[in-house]
Amino acid sequence: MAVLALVDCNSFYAACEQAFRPDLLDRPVVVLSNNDGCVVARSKEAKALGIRMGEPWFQARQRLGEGGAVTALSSNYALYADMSRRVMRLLARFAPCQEIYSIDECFLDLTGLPEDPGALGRRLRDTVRRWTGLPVCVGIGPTKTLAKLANRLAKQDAGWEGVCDLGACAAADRDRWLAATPVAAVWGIGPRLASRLEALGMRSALDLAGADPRRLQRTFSVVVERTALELRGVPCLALEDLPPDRQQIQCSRSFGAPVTAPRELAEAVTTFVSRAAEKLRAQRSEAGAVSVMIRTNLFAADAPQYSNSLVVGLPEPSADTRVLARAALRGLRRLYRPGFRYAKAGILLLALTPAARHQADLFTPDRSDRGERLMATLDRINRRYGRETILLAGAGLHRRWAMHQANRSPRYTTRWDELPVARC
DNA sequence: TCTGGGGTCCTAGGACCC
DNA sequence: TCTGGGGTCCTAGGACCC
Repeated sequence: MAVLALVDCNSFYAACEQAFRPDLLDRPVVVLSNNDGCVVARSKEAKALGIRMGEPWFQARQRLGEGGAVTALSSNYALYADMSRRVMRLLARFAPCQEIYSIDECFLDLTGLPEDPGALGRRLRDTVRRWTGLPVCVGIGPTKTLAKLANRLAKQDAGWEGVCDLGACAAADRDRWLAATPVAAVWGIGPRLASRLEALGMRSALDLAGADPRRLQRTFSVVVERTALELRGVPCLALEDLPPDRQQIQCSRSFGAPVTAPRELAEAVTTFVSRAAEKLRAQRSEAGAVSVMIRTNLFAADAPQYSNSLVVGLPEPSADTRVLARAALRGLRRLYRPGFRYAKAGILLLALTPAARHQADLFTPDRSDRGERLMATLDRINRRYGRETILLAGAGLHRRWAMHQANRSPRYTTRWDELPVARC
C-alpha cells in the first residue's frame, strides 16, 4: 500500500508576510488579490473575524468599519514565490519523490521509508517551521485524495497537532472521519457536483466512497468515479514528479483605472505578451496562436458592456516576443470598439509545441535566425538586472492602467535594496 | 471609487474519413 | 415506410483546482 503525504502551508501568503513582520503574528492579516481587489489569504485571526475567501476587500472593510484592526497587504508574488521555492527544496529532502502541486503544497511519496509516516510528518513540520518560519500541516493516506482529506482534518482539528495519518487509523475510525466530511470538501468535488451528489443522497465523503463507481461514471464522469475509488483507498491518480510543460500560457490583469484609449490597451497587451513569452521560452516552447481578450467592468451594471476575444493564428510557431506581440495587436485592432471603458485585458498563448521540433511554414521564406539569440539575450539581461530592464517600446513606460497596489511589503528575499535589516 | 489570475481535464457534438 | 457502421480529430463549454 502506498503512503502519500500532502504538505500544505497554512494561510501561505499571510504567513509569508508574518515571517518578516513578527509584529503581525497572532493578528488579523489579509493578503489581497491583484489590484487590491479580493481577499486571497487570511491569517487565523482574520478568518475568525468572518472575512471570507475571495470576498471583495472594499466590502469586508466596510463591514468591519474601515477594516478595523485588520492589516491588509497587497500581494507580493516575488516574496511568495521565493518562500515557496525554499519550502519545496526543504521538503524534497524528506522523500525520494515530490510533486509540487501548487505554490503552497506538495505531495511526497513516503512509501517504503523506514520511519513511521506520522513521525516523519511531525519532524518535517518542525523543520519547515524552524528553517523558514512557516507553519505547515501534513495529511497522510494511501491515495492523493485521502492525503488531501487528511490534510484538511489536520488543519481543521487542533487535536491532530498538524499531522493526520489516515493510513494509521483503524478502518472504523477512518469511516467516522469520512462520514464527518461533507462531500463538497472532497478534492475534485466542486459546488456543482456537490449539489448534484447531495440531491442523490450522497452528502458525506463516506457516502461517495460507498457509491457504485460504474453508476458514478455513467451519471457524472470518470473524474467522479476515480474520486470515489480514491476515497476507498484505490489509487487512480499517480504522483507526477516531473511537471509537464504548460499547454497554454496566459497573462491578464484588471486595470488600476478604466482605459478608453486604444494606445493604452495596446501597451497592456504588449506587456502581457512579453510576460507570457518569457515563460514560453523558459519551457522551450513556441506558440502557434495568440488569443486576445478585452472587457469592460462586469460589475458596473449601468455602464455599457463589451466583452470579446479572438484567436490569431501564426503562419509558423514562434517564441519571439515581437512576433507574438504583432499578432496580438492585430487581434486587438479587430476587437477594439470605441466608446467603452475597459477594465481588463489579457492574452493567451496556445498551440504550444517544443521549440526543438520547430515546424516551418512552406510559404514563409526560410529564416535561419528566428530571433532566438536576441530573445535569449533579453531574457538573460532581465533575469540578471530585474524584470523589464529591457522591454518593447510598445509596452509603454507611464502605464496609467497599471494595477493598484497600495500596500505591498518589500521583496525581502529577492532584492538587495529591500533586504530586511536586523538590529542587535 | 473599489469585485484576481492561471491552470487542467473531460464530454458532447460536429466534421470528416473509409 | 424503410437510408450503415466504425472511427478520428477538433472545438466549445463545463467543471474543477489553487
